[in-house]
Amino acid sequence: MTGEPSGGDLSRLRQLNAVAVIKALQGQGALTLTDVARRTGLSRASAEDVVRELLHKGWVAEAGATAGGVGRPARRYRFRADAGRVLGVDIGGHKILAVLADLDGDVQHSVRVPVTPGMGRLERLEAVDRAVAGCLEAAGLTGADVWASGVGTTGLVDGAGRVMLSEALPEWTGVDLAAHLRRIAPAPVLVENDSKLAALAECWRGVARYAKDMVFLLAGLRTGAGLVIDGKLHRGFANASGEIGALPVLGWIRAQEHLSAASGEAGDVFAAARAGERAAVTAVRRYVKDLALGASALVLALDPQMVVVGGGFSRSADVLIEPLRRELDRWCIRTPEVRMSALGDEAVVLGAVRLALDDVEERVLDGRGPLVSHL
Amino acid sequence: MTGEPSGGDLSRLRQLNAVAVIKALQGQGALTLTDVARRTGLSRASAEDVVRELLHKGWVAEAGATAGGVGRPARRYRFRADAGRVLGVDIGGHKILAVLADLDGDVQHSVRVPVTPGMGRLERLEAVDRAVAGCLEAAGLTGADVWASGVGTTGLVDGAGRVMLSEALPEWTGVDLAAHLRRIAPAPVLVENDSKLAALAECWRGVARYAKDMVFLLAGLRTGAGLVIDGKLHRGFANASGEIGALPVLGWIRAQEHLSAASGEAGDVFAAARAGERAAVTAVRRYVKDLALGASALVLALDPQMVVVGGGFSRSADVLIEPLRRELDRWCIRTPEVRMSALGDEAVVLGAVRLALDDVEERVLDGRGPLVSHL
DNA sequence: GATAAATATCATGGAGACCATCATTATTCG
DNA sequence: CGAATAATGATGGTCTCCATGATATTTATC
Repeated sequence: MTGEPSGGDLSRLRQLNAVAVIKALQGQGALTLTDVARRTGLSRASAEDVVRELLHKGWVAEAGATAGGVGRPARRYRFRADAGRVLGVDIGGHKILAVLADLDGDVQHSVRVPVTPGMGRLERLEAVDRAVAGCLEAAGLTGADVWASGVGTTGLVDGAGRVMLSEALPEWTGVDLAAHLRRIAPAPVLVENDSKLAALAECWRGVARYAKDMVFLLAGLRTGAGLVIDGKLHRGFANASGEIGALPVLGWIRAQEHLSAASGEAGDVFAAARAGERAAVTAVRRYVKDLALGASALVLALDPQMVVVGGGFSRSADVLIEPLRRELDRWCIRTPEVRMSALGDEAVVLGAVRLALDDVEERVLDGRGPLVSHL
Repeated sequence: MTGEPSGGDLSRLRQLNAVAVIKALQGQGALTLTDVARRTGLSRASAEDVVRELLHKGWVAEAGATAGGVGRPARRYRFRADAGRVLGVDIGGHKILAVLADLDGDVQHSVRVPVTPGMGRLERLEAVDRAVAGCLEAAGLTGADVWASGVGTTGLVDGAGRVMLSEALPEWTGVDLAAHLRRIAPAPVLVENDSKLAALAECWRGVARYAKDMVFLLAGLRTGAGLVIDGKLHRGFANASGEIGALPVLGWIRAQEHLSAASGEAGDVFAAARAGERAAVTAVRRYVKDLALGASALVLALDPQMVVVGGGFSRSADVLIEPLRRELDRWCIRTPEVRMSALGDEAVVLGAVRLALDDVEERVLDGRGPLVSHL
C-alpha cells in the first residue's frame, strides 16, 4: 500500500537531518545554530555538526553575525542558493520565456523571445535556443552549470519528455524536447504540460500557497486544467489528467466560441463587456457558464480547497471571477475558494523552475546529485 | 511543498527499521532472519536485534524452524497478526455487516444483520450494535480488545465521524457514528463514505491491487464514486470528493430511472436484457450511456490506471462491462482498463478494515499505539 | 559412525550519529 | 570593571548499525 519505508543506515539518518537543516534554512534568510536546532528538532550539538558538514560541502555559507542582542553574538548561516542553477523554459504560441533561477527558485535572469502561433518546429526550437543561450550568457555561465531544466509546453507530454500530441502548435507533435534541451544543458530535463506547471507554480509562489488540493483553470484562447493533489502535481497514468475539455457536454469546446462570435478580434470582448456593451456582456456570460460547467466537474470530482484561474483571460478578473463563483455555487456541493492567479504570464515558467528544483532536491536527498561542490 | 521530512533521533531510525521488518513479515508467512535481512536491507546482525525486540514486545512470534535443507536449520519468525484486532462495519440500506479482523486484515468473524431502507435511526443503530456484539462474542472478546474501528456508510461524512448528509437513509443526517461506536469499543473510530471504502478495498485486496491511481464506480440503486490517487484514498478538502453525480449533465441523476422505468421491480432488468427482451436492452443501454458519461468525466479529470465497477449491479458484469468500455472509449483520450469488482458485497467492510489498519499502523510507526502487548 | 560442508546463531569490537553537560568566550548592561 | 547573558567548543556517554569471527547444528559423503 504505502511505499517501502525502507529505514536503513545511520548515514541515511544523517542525510535526512541534512535535508531537514537545508529546508529550515531555505527561504528563512539566515539562522543561528540555536534557531536551526529548534526548527529541526535536533540538539544544538548535532545541528552544529550537520551545519559544519554542509558548510564543508558548499551547501551552506556563513552570513554576518547577529548584532544588537545581549550575550555573545551568534554566527549565522544561510543556504547557498547560488551553489547551483536551474533552468526554466515556457514554450508557448506567442512567446518563449526562459529563466535561470538559483536554488531558492529566485529568478536571476530571464529572456523573452516573441514567436507566432504559426511558426514551424525548427523555427520555434531555434527561438528556444536563443532564449536559453541569452540567459546563460547574461549569467556568464554555460550549459554545464545547469543542474536541472524544467520545460513547459502545450499538449500532452510523455514520461520521456516528448510531445505526444499538440493541436495548438503546428509540427509540434513528436518533438523530443528533453533531448533538444539536453544538447544545450546536459543535466536532467523534465518536460510537462503548461497547465500543470502553472498549477504547480500557484501552489508554490502564487495564491494557493497553503492549499494541498487545488484545481488550476487555464482560461485563455485555449482552456485547460492542472491539478495539485495532496501537495503534489497529479499527472495521471499517461500524463493526461485534467483533460476534461474532451467531454463535449462540459462545454469547454464551445466556450471560447461565444467570445470569438461576439467580436471579430477575440481580444477585447471583456473590455466591451466591462463597458456594458450588450452583445459582449452576453458572450462573456455564456463563456463563463461553459467554463464553470467543466470546472464544476473537476471540483465535484476532487473537492479541492481552492480554484485558481489563470491564463490570458485572468487579466479580466473583474468580469470573470464573480460570475464564475456564482456558477460554481450553482452546481457544486461545496464551492471552494475561487482566486485569480497572481503570477500571470510567468506562472508556467515558474512551474518549470519548481519542477527542476524538485528533481534537484530529490537527488540531494538521495545523496547522489551534484553536491560535494567545487570547493 | 513536501511535508517536513523531519529526520530526528536515533530511536526514530530503530522505529523505521522495526516497521520495515514488520512489513517484510506481514503477508509473507514466516521468514528466517537471513530473509528478513535481505528484504529490509539491514545487516543480519541488526535484523536479529530488531526481531528480538519485536519478539519481546509481542509483535512477532517464533514459527517452526525450516526443514529439509542442508546446514543448521534456521529459526523462522512470523508477524503476530493475532496480537490485535480491528473492527470493520458497513452500514447500508439493506444490511449491516460487521467483521472482526486480525492485524493482517484477515477476517476472523463476521455477522450480517438484515435491515430495511426505511428503518429509522435508532432501529438501525441498534442493528449495528447487535452485529458488532455478535462479532465480539463469537471471538470471545470485548470492546476493549479492539485497537481501531472503521465504519462505512452512505452519505457525506465529516472529519469527526458524523454523517453530514444522507439522502438514502431516513433520519441518518447528523448521526455521530464515531461516538456511537466508541461507546462499544473505546479505540479510535474512523468513519468514511461507502464508495470511498470500496475503492480502498479494491486497491488492497481486489482487482486494482497494483494500481496507484484508480476510479471506483458504485453502480447500484445509488450511483457513486471513490478515488484512489497515488496509492492513497482521496478525500478532498471537506470529504466530498467523487460527488460528480451532482452535475445533471453528467447523467448520474437520471441513470437509474431508465432501469426502473423498464420494469416495475428495479431488480432484474439485467436478466431481461440478457434474455434479449427489447425494452430491457434499451433501458440497460441508456443506463450505461449515462453511467459512462459521469465516469468519463472522472477518467478525463484524473487519467487513472484502472476503473473498477462495483455495487449491486456489478453482478451483471456480462451486460455491463463491454458496453461501458465502449462508451468510455468514445469520450476518453486514453481509456483505462475496466474491471469488475472481485469483492462484491464485502468491498465496503473490507475498506473499513483497511482504514482501521491504517490507523493502527500509523500509531505503531509513531511508537505510541498499543504495542508493548500483554506479555 | 566420523568427517566435511553448509548454514545459522552468538559474541565482540568498532564506527557513526545523536545528546547532555560543562567549561570557555564574547558581548551588553549597570 | 564586574555581572549577566548567550553562543561556542570539548568531553563523554548511549544508541544503533555493521563487519568479522567463533560456535552450534544439521546434512552429505566416505
